[in-house]
Amino acid sequence: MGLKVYNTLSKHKEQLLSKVPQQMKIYTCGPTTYNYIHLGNARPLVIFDTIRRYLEYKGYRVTYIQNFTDIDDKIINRAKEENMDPLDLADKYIGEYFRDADALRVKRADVHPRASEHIPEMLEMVKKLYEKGVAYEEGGDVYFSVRNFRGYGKLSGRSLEEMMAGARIGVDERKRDPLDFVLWKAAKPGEPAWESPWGMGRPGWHLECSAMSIKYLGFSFDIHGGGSDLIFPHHENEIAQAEAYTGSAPFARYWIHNGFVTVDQEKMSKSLGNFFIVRDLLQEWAPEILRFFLLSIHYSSPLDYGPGSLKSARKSYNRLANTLELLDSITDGKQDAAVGRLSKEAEAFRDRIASYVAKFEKAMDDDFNTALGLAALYDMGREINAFINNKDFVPTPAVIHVLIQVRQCYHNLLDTLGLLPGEKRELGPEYLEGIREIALSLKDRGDLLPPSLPQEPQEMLDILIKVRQEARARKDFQLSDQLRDALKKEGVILEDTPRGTRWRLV
RNA sequence: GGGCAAGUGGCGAAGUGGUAACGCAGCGGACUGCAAAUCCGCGAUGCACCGGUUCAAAUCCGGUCUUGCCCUCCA
Repeated sequence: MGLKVYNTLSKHKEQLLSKVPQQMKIYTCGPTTYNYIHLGNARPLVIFDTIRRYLEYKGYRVTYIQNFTDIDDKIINRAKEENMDPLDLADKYIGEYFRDADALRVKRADVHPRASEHIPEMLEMVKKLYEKGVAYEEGGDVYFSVRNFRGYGKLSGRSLEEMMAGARIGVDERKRDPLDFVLWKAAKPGEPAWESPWGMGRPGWHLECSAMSIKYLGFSFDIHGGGSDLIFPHHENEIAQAEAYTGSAPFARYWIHNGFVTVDQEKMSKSLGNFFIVRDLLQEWAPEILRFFLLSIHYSSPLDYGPGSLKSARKSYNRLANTLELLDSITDGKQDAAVGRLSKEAEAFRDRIASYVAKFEKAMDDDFNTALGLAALYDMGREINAFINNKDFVPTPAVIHVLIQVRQCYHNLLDTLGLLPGEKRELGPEYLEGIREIALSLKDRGDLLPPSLPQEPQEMLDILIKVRQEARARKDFQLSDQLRDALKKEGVILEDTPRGTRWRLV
């Protein structure tokens, strides 16, 4: 037993052992905040949030840090277009980021450090690297010299020679080697800038993650995560800076990288224009469904987004949610009194549930295999549905006792994946008119309706459901079917269960 | 050109040596007044292709083809 994880640094699946027992220190690269996030940006958020939740489930005390890049060319350019201060623009989109991330049930990090608030820490690193002779200055810019850092390329699995050979043309002439990267950039007019020994300027992109992760987690923390497009050069450079700075290794002990979201097999990205904004998707799809979709395959595989994928995800997810609803309907308001003996069947049921919990944990222990973990939940759900819907089901106190425990457990596993159903979608005011029309069509059917109709869509619907119940009791199936069909056209689906009629929105 | 992944039923996707999970879609049945939900059953004689190792391979080795990502800002 024990956790295993694929470590990009070693290119192997390894035992995941935290530096300090029962504590896990995690850093992930957060977004550059100049725009709304798209589905591809959302994937690492949800994945690393799930990893964090699972580690907490396993009893780890997790310290989770995720940065915001709020100094960057893209932000500066965008700010110019909108005639805004770059830092204000970044601040605005950090707010928008939280709206989407919160909706997707991504728990807030312990600290969300911003580059702009850690200039002194970064300058401190640049100075030390400069003193050590690993960095050099050229016209106000400071570069990191990759030749002076042994081990450059160890994360991305390339030798310096290979990379030099493949280096693109158009190399900046101020660099001594094409792969050298900027630590500190001389300021251009109108850009945010800070004082430094080399004049006014701003930090290079890679520097912030090294400086901030070390500040909040200490050198040699447990897990560093991000999208696999960050392996080179971003993470490679983070390692180079941090390890040259401290003169020790490793900067981070395990590197975890997620695969991309693709559209028609092509990477979803802003430059290709094939991206879907999370905010837009949330107009049509419940956040749990987006999250479910993102967790439906292993984190390291590419995830293809197509027209049918969220529809299928919704069906699958509803299956899981239905089981929880069923459990709730049986256990809600029931006293948990462990009295009476359990039947053989109920005992066997309880044991099978336990075996599926073990299956879930085994799946998640093995490199956070959420796809396999979900399969365990389906198995568990089928077991629960069958047990409760069985003709011979009798909710004795002893059975209720077991079901309360099972509910707790099932609930807990869904929560570990961040997949608890949200509040039932409300019947918005936009439904009132349609439902009212249906009610009014019954005017000539005698005393089916109360004298005055309510103005609340929910109350309106309740009346129709009651009318239909009465019709069914009289075996007036023509009317009851007519009502159900009419409501379906308005987007309200009715389902008759042994415990009454329930409704849901399409 | 170099580096890294991947190719499994109609679709999505697990499975890294012992004979193909799971979900969606489909079909048959049970339940239901009918639906829905739910349950049961059916579906790859085969895991890109060729060759090899082995008592045994989707799983290991070699080769071929195809696809994606990285080598430039990018989750």
